[in-house]
Amino acid sequence: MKRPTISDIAAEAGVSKGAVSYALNGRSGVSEETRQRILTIADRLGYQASMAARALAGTRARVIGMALPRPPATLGIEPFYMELISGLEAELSLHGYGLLLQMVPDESEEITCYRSWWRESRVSGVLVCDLRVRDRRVKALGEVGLPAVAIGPPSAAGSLASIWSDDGVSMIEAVEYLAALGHRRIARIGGIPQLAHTAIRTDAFLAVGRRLGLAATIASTDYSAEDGARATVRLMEMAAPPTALIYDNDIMAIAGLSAIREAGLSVPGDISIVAWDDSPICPLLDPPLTALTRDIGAYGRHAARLLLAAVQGAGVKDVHDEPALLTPRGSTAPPRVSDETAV
Amino acid sequence: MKRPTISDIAAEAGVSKGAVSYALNGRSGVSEETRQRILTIADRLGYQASMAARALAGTRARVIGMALPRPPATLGIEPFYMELISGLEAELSLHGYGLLLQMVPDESEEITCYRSWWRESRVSGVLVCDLRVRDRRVKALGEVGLPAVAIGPPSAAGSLASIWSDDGVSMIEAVEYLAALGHRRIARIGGIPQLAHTAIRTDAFLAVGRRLGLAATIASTDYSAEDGARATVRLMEMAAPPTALIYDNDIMAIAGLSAIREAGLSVPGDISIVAWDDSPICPLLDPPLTALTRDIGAYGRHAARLLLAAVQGAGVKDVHDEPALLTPRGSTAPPRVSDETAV
DNA sequence: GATCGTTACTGAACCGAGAAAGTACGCCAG
DNA sequence: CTGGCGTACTTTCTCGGTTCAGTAACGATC
Repeated sequence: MKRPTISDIAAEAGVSKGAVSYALNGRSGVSEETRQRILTIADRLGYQASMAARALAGTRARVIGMALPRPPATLGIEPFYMELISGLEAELSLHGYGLLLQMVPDESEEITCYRSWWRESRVSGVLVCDLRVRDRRVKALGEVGLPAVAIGPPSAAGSLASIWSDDGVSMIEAVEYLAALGHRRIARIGGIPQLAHTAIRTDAFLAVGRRLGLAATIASTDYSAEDGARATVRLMEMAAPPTALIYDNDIMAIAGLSAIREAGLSVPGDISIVAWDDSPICPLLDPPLTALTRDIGAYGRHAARLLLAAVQGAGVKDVHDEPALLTPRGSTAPPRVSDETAV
Repeated sequence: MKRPTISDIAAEAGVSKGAVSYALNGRSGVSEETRQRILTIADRLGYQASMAARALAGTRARVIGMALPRPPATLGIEPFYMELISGLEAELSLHGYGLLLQMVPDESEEITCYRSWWRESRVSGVLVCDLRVRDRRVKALGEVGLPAVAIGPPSAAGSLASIWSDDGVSMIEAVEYLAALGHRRIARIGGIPQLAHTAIRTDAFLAVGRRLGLAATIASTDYSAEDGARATVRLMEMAAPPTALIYDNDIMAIAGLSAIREAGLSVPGDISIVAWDDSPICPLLDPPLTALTRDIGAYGRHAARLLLAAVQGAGVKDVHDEPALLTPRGSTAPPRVSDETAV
């Protein structure tokens, strides 16, 4: 099969290529009558402009690039990325944009990847995930001038526009909820400390802990199930162990649940647990996990809109999405009475 | 920043664009000395060929397209796709290929998507997932002549080369294992019946059930947690309910586990369960799920290799990957004695 | 009725590569 | 000394769009 080109249409309509281009792009320079004739022919021929030719001629390639941190044993399990991509893609394809995906092992490779994309004119913009506290990618993207939007707090996004939800208020909500149940010793099993949102959650956790006069402990992990379980065990071995745990993702919460049971304790009888980012699995577990829920798909859609605006050269400003809300389920309950007063 | 082109290199080396093109593509027509000089300059300038220009000139776009069925509430949870994409991408980026992702709501839209990709010269090949029993996509792809490789049984792939693992032998292994434990009434909670691999699993399930003289029941679902739970409840309400269940994915197995507990029964005491496709969550549950394990990443890598060969016009033949192997864990045990003899 | 402005186009250049055809030169054989 | 051939290039064309500089036709204006 041969694909129809702009010249085919021009020949059939008896006009020049230029006229066809004007007609198809809705620009002035052709009469309404001619435009309609050209559009009809284009439609009949099933014409679609070649992206390669279009990109070469200087118009945008209509592709958005996204580099994903290669699985630190977690990418595949957390539904976060798939849901994000799903929302992202829904909005992009609405505007005829494609999504180019690439897995990268580390930050340097990611920067190399962006440089390559730019030099090859592969993408018209990129979406940056997992902002770090001091993120080298921001500067690198600025240097090549590739339009970009970051997912994460504006404080870490530097010159890039960012889309974010306030993890601080969600953390406060979770801690206040646990405190209201009567918990006095709580711990946070956080993700990779270098990530900007991890830092924000940690700060909020410590601040609200101080305000409420709680014993607040923090453990850092790489988001993996193993690390989550290890951290849980360490916390349970403390002299005055926490009675409630807040995990930074659901896979660690599940691993933690399993570790707690192995230690002969029960959830929520002995220990309450909360997972960050609700997944369809959370309500199915025994007990169902109390979780911080947010609409990740919407997050992706908003990110796409912001990025498309940036690609089109519009001045874009940070977008603040809804924060995650607490969904209380069976994994949280008041602590045993003996624990209630001690700190 | 301006990106360096082939002309920049030509100017700097004092030769023509043509010579540079020969040198960079390792073709004859330039002296070894000139080639080295050109390569050095290209390297210093950080040159990479523009994909747009390359694609336009007829060489391949070095992009592989993949259309994903939009979440029937399951895409995000099952780690299958993410792991597949991860393996796929690892191999593709090794060869300088990108992966273009698109979510599609149904088969017609998917075909429309392929046609668009082809007309726009967006991709050099596509990977087709979730083969159906009679798959319209096979014919559509053949019509436009877009190189394609299917993931699924060759019987459904028609003219497309396919990469597959024999789900039949895995099913036989699982059923024989349950029969060896003493189960006589087993059920399969299958996925979408139209999918080719679902049909293969079902056929194998029934065949081995007959051979071993078991009461073998089948339920069909859309892979969602809700459907999995519903099917489980229906099966438990049978006059002579099954003592072992084989789920087509882990999310349904988890939902089933929850439904069984709600009915006041225990796993594996009253009912044994097996999940297809092991995920990092399976071993963490209580009890840990017995699962059919396979290396999905390798599956993706092999698919990528096959597709790259197809794109380069090599004659490709079907590739048979390792079948999933049973990983016995705590969710399977012999049935209660009272159940053992009855059929 | 000459001038101006607008509309509706045409023709050609251009983007950055690949590929084919053309050319200059050196070398060797007859 | 000429013809033929291979090497090492250069020139030119092409891919399929976009864009810009013309230009012909026409109506309005002074």
